[in-house]
Amino acid sequence: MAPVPNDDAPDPPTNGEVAAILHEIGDLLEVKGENPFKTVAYHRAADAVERAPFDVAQAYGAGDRRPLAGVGPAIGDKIAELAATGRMAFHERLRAEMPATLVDLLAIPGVGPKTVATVWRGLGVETVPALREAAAAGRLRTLKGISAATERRILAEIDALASRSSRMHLDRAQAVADGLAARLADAPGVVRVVQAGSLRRRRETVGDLDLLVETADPDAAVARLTSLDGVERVLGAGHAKAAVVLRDGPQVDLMVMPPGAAGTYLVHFTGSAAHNVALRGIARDLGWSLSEKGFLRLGPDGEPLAGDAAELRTFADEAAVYAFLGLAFIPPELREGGGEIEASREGRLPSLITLDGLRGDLHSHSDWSDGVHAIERMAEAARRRGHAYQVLTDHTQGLGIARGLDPERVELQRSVIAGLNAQFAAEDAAGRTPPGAVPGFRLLHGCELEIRADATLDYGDELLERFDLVVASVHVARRQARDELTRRTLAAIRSPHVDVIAHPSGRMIGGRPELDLDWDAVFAEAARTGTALEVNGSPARLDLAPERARRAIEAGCLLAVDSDAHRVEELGDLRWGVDQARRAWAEPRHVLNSRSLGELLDWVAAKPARV
DNA sequence: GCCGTTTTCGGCCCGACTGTTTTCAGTCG
Repeated sequence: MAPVPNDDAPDPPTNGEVAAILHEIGDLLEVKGENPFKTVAYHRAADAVERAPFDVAQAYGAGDRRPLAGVGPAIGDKIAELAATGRMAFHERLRAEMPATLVDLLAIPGVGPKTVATVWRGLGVETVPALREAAAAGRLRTLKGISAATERRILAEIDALASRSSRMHLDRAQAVADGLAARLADAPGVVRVVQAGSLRRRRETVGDLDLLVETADPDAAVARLTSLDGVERVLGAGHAKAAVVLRDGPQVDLMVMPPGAAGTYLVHFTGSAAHNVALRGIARDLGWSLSEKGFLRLGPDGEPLAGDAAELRTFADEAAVYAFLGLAFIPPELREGGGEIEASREGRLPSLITLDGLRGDLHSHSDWSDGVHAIERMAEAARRRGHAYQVLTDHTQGLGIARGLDPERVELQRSVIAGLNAQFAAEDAAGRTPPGAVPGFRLLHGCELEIRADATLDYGDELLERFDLVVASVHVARRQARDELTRRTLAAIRSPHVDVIAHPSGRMIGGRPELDLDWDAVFAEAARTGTALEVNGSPARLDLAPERARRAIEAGCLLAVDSDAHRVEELGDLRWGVDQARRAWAEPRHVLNSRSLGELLDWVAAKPARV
């Protein structure tokens, strides 16, 4: 998986690798019974590193201690040590004290650090298979605090773990949640069903689904969920919440909200944890304890007032909750503990891009290359979505596997597009603009230009110049060293005819890793030349990732939010791209295709002068 | 171990559910 080092210096660990080590330290400290706040600090630092928009080990190893919330001097030193020596003494010491495989046991639902410590100290169990064996042999029940019933449950959870599906892509999570919400909506007493959790924050992948039901009849809502067809087993069911596991699917958590008091429930169950913790801190400073149920007035002892003196404040909606805390409403996509609370307090929240704010789509394919549908169908479908323009960007000749177009077919395609645009104009003039479409729709002629392994481009300047818009991307020779990959991407950015870099990192979620690029260099050059960087809306790509896209915006780059549709149905993938752009704090002014057709074409025409 | 619109020291979010229990600990979100 990791690229082969091209000299004797080891590659610095990636953010993912550093995060994995920090998480393991946090887990081991938990099992060890260390101060819980310390263990949380390691997990928080791990999350911060994982989401960092730069390579943390590389920077820290080089003495560049860029601030990262949650990573202080002690953990910062350990990361620098890891980068410099390839080792982290503290980590190795912990691994010497207890087997690292103990952390695997924490993945078993219902098994926490205390249980892990109990089975390890009591039975010498170090691995999941050993735990399974001990449970099957009836040895767990000999331990204090573990009954025969618990032993059976642990055994069942271990067996279920093997078939547990991993995190879902956003589009699948949305489809499953929509289905469940519809089936809960007509349970007796239900006012509304809200999809919360990471799905509402539009995270790129979703593990569990969180459904909030505002209802006067909690038991009916819980009963409806637990009895739904498709529920494999019920993990728990009370009067306020329930949890089930779906067959071939995720865990679903349902929470009940009392009518008229949903505000704090929505905030609490939308998260993230970091966001909620920060809000509770603010509430505490104001003299209130915040939970999903509402705000409880604190007494002089710092505890909520009880009995007759108790005072509970609830709110019908989230905006009122934020206002009570002295904050402007924070869109769910921003609730990640990434500076949104400070921005809200200071009135600096962005006016996020919306799907309606896009005037067109700069990246799509037809059956001329690797798409499924004909140009005519793709164009008509894009037109009926109400777009002002759609750019057809079939692959270029070098990408043989996608049947890339040679120059001759490009000329042919240009005439087909001209014919379609003439037809659209004639329909508009005759007052026969189809439903959903706006008059003046233009199908633009572009290409998805292959950036070759040797950093040359797949078409010459004289051909490139004749396209309305060019998106360029890397598909081949992905495993080159960082210098090579960066040089190729920069070469495309510096071309007078390349307008957008498509899926710049090349990642596939749960599949291919990111290209190893010098992102600071890419962002700087894209900003200088006014070359847009794509947020690709294909649910398996979502590339740039939001953290990188946010960093690109901060570096002065323009984004493009595209569908990369290969069939008419995928034109709607634009929505997932918008979600990620919002998570990147993107406003309309940061997004190229929020511009009108005329503005877009002017911007393209000005590229040669910018390089 | 981190961090500062009371703090560079002393805090660090909160409640539901479950199970093994006679009043609470562990886990989870």
